[in-house]
Amino acid sequence: MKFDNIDKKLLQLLQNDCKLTNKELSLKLNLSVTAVYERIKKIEKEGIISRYVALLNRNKIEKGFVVFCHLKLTQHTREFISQFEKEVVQLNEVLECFHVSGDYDYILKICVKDMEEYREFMVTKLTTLQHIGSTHSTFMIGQVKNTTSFVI
Amino acid sequence: MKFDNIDKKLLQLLQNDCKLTNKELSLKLNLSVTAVYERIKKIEKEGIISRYVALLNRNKIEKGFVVFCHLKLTQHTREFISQFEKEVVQLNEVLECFHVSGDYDYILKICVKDMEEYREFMVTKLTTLQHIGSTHSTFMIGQVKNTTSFVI
DNA sequence: AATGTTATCGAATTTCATACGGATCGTTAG
DNA sequence: CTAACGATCCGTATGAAATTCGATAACATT
Repeated sequence: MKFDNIDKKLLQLLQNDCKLTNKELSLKLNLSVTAVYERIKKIEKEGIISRYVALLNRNKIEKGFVVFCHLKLTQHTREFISQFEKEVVQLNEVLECFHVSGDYDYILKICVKDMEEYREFMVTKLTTLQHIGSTHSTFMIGQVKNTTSFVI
Repeated sequence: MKFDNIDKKLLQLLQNDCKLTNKELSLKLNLSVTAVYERIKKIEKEGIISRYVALLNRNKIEKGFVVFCHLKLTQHTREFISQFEKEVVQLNEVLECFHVSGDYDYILKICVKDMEEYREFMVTKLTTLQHIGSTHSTFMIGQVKNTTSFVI
C-alpha cells in the first residue's frame, strides 16, 4: 500500500495518541469524519496498524531498572535455537528479544525493579535456560529517547 | 499506588488492546461499566498509563531493517553528553537511545528499510554528530519477542 | 465519451463514554 | 459500640462518538 500525505499525517497522529476522536482527526486533516473513519479502517485491514495499546510508565510500576543482556548459545543447531527461543518468550521480565549478528547471538531487553531483582532473575530464570553459553549485561543509566513511533 | 488483582488484570488487558470498550472490560473483570471507568480514570490520573498509541507493523512501512548501534563518545564531559543527546533525539531513524554502563556509552535502536538506507543513515547522519568516538553495529536477524506489555 | 473504481460527504442510527445519585463496605475516631 | 468518613460499587440518563448508508465527486481505464 502506498501512503499519501494525509495517510502519513494520520499515522503520525495515531502513533502519538490513538484516543483522538475521528472528529479531532478530521479537523487536523481537513477531512470529513467519515473519510477519516474509512482511511483508518483501510489502514487497519492492510495490517499497517498492528494494534492499539496502553503504554505504562515503568517507574510507577517498579520496572524502572532496565538491562540489555547480550547472550551466546553453546551451539547454533536448529534444535538449540528453537528450544531457547521457546523458553525466552515465556519470561515476563524479557520485553524484547532479538536474534542478532555479531559477537553475540541475542540481545534481550529486561525490565525489573532493581539490581536485587535482576540478580534473582539471572540466577533463577535466565541462566537456567537450556543451551546458554555466555551472557553480558549492560545497565541503563538513563533514557535519552524511547518512542514507538516511526516517521514514515 | 497499590494494585489489586482487578487493577493488574485491567492493565494487562489495556496494554494488550486499549480499544476494548468499558463494557467488554466489565465482562472480563466481573465489574460494572462505571467501576471499570473509574478505575481507568484513577490509573490515568496517577500517571501509571503514560499514553495510548497505535503500533505499526515495521515490515509494512519499510522499516524492517533493525540495527542496534553501540556507541562511545570521545569524552564524557557534561557538555559533550548533553550536546550528543540533544542531537540524537532529532534523528527519526533512532527509535530508542539508552545511556548505558559498560564498554559503550549508548545503545541505539535504529529502524530503516534496508542495509543501503542504513549505510546512508550512518554516513550522512549518525557519524556527523559531534563528539562521537567509535560505533559498533549489530544487525537484527530475527525478532523472537517484542512487546510493550509489562507483567505486573 | 463510457465505464468502473475509489474517495468523499452529510444524515441517520447504534454504541459508547461520562456524569450523577445513591448503596455498600471497611476503617478510624470518638 | 457506633458515628462518620472515604473508597468502591452499582444502575440510569445523556451527550458524544463510532459506524452505516446512500448519494455525489474524482479519477483511472478502455
